[in-house]
Amino acid sequence: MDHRTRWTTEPDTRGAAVDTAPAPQRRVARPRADALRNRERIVDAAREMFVEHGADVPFDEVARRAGVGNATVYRHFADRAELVRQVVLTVTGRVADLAEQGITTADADEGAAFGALRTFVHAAADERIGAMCPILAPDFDLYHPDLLDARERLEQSIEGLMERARAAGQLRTDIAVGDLMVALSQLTRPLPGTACMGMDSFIHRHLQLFLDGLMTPARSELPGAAATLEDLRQN
Amino acid sequence: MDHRTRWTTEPDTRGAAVDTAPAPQRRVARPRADALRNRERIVDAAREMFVEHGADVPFDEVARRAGVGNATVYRHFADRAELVRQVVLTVTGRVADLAEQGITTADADEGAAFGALRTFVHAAADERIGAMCPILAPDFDLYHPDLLDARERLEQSIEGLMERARAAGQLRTDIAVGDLMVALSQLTRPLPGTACMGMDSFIHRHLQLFLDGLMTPARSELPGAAATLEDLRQN
Amino acid sequence: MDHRTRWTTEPDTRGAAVDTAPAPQRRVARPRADALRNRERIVDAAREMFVEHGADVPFDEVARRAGVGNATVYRHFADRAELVRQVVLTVTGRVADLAEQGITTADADEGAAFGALRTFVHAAADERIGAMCPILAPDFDLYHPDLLDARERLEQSIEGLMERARAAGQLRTDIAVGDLMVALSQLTRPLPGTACMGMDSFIHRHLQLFLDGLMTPARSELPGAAATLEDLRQN
Amino acid sequence: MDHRTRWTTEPDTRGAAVDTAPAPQRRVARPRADALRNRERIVDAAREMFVEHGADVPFDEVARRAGVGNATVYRHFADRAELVRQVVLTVTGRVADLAEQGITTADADEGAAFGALRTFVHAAADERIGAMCPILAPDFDLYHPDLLDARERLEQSIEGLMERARAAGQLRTDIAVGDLMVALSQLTRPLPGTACMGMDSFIHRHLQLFLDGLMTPARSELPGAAATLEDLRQN
DNA sequence: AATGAATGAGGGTTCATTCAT
DNA sequence: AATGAATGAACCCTCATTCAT
Repeated sequence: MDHRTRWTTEPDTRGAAVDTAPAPQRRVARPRADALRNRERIVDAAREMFVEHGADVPFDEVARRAGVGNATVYRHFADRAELVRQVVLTVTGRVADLAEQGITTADADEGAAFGALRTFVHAAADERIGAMCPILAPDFDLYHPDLLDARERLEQSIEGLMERARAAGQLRTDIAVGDLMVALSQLTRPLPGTACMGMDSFIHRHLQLFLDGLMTPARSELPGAAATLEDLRQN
Repeated sequence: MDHRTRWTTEPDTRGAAVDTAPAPQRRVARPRADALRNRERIVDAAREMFVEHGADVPFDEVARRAGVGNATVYRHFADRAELVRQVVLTVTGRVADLAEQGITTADADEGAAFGALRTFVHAAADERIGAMCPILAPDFDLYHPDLLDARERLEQSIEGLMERARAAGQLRTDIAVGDLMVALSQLTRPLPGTACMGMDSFIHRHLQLFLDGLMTPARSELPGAAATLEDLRQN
Repeated sequence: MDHRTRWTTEPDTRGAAVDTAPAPQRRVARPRADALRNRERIVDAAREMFVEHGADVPFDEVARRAGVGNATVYRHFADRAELVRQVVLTVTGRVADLAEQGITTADADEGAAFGALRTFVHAAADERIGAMCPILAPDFDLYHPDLLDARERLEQSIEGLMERARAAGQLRTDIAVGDLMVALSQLTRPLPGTACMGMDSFIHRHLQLFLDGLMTPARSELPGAAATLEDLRQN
Repeated sequence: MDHRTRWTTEPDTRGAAVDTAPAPQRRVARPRADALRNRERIVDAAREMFVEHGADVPFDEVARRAGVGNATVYRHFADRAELVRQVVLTVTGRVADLAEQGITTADADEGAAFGALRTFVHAAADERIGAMCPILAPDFDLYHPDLLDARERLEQSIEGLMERARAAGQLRTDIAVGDLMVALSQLTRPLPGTACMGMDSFIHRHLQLFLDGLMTPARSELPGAAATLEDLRQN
């Protein structure tokens, strides 16, 4: 007995037949402009707050920050999981964009492959990749349909970027995309208090050090095995 | 990875060895043996739970795990801050022990200095250094009197260990003790869900990579400036 | 058991048959055809849902079932009370129709008087008399002007039907119309969960037993006093 | 990660070993007197309110009426289902007592069998059998272990009582225990508003009429089939 | 000293109602 | 006239903290 209407999941096309606009090719009901704006503001607010306070910020706070009532958040996102998913989706897309740009750079100049990887990592940190931290939580549905494509694209692009660097002989061969993503997530994870955002510069220092450790020649033997993101969730 | 072994070295229990016979010459009230035992069990339980679930676990849960009533926790620790402080104090002492052991090793063989640093980092991770994560929170009183000595000792010992490696020409010179501690905290921080504790092996992979990045020769230039722990809190 | 058959007898739709051509001679604003249709659909939906889920179904749910937006419900009915009143009005009319049919039958054959009462009771149950349950709530305005006529007619007709049976010596004389209506309401009241609608057959069993108890000769002495519907509300 | 301790479901026997009382035969921790008192007050309050307002009264109201804080209700009853179950359990027990008393009466004098049934029905109504209405809701676990015995006893005793009346030739043979219980529930169901409690006398009138319908000789043929309570839940 | 119980405040979620398109 | 969106109040439930035994 779900009585909420969310245009994203089940667009209500009831009134679509009376659409008087001269563009009859559109089938789906067009959401209102202000609703769209609100939706975006909520996701944006949530993303910022995830980075600062982690994924379990009070919903009311997100609403306040987005400048809407609390119930509006629920109109757009059935539950916390859905909001988290949208935030992750957004960030995933942006980061994938960055990785693809890196691939372009690497393809243009093989010698720049590892440099492109570096650039990507730092840019991803700036792009709030830390807001993706909920994907590590055990109750996050990593295989949700809405996420599959974006995640696939992200993994492909990062893998591609790493492959370029590996092919150029610049990236050690005993690490996989999962290693990079987890370490990146961990090192950029939101700190408990907003006051510490001054750590941004720290984060980049440590990312830089970690990247140095990824270069060839490998300076140590790694324990465990290289892994993809899925491996993490096999429990 | 047994963390219950060095119970007796805790500062709180100093003097506990005295028997229970009436000793009227001492002024301070002698705590009952079972009270002391309870106190230890509470700190122990809290430390484990901080690692697994973060610092905001329900107090009742800590009490249950410690096998005491909830009110007993409040009898021993006025508030959450005090319990957190005690946990941090305990872990700080243990990790400082590890660092001092490393110094001994390094002093015995200069060529082993960086190796001693490696050993220390991995051992600290096993020693639940992740339970120290609350020190990153803005409402944690880093300068509390009870903590000063232990923190001083920890910083001194890590600094000493790094200095040995630096002197041996094995550790890059553009990083300071704060860098190591923050990155170590971040990379070993508790994951939101206990289910993911299978990541332990991952953690060691990434620590290893990070350590590789610390070696000489430096493979990149670091942004920002080397910093101590205090720097983090200057906001 | 089709309850959509007698739509056209509803008071609200009187005059709806007039065409849509401009008819300036009438003073009252002529409601648009689609508005009327919506109004009917809302009342219809609400009636069904009252029977299934009780009178406190979410308004949005009623709107959805009626195929209109939620605000449209408020356009037609200022508040929940008004919607409830319309539903009761509708059902009252239908049940009164049934009672009058019963009177006709009874008048044709005195011996069939009690049988006509039986038929009426079962038909009323099928006619969703359960949707009238809100009249038992203390905040229902039993004396609302819109309701007076219909209620009068209903009471008159049931009273008439009972009088026939009483005159035929088939109905015990110590019960009044209020007894019948309340027991009928109670025995057919909606069950908390829609899943139990399979009880329909049960309802008829129990109505039948109750009717048996109404026959002469009376098999017991009744406590309290025979009462009309108003008596119930005297508190 | 259930962190509540409820003595009913999992009595905490942790401290039982230090029981210094001279009655070592008790194993389970004895609940505090005031806690027991509160528990009873909550159940009592809930029972009254179920009768008056149905099973979905605000928990805070129940707490207020019981004179305790809202969280205390949750300490004693994990969720609403558990509170409802306890209320049902209590009422079931009382009503079963009544039925067994009726059996005794009937056994003493066969001619009094139906009279005993009458007495039982009216007494059950006074005993707030209406508070059992939640058992009709589809989300009520009719087969919960805590309930099985009581329900068995109730059904057995009512069946026994009916059997006596049937054997005495006073009760029609085409009805079963389910018929009686459902009709009894329906006719005594809580009315939406407390104001209507003046209906008590009405309820007894209608029960009386219904009972009259149960007597031999049967005055009509019943539709459907006699059924037990379980039949209702087969959907 | 230790405990179980009680409490009130706060976050999550739903829903009747109002607003803007 | 009709609609989708927004809102705040109410309820549910949890948990840090205090109280009584």
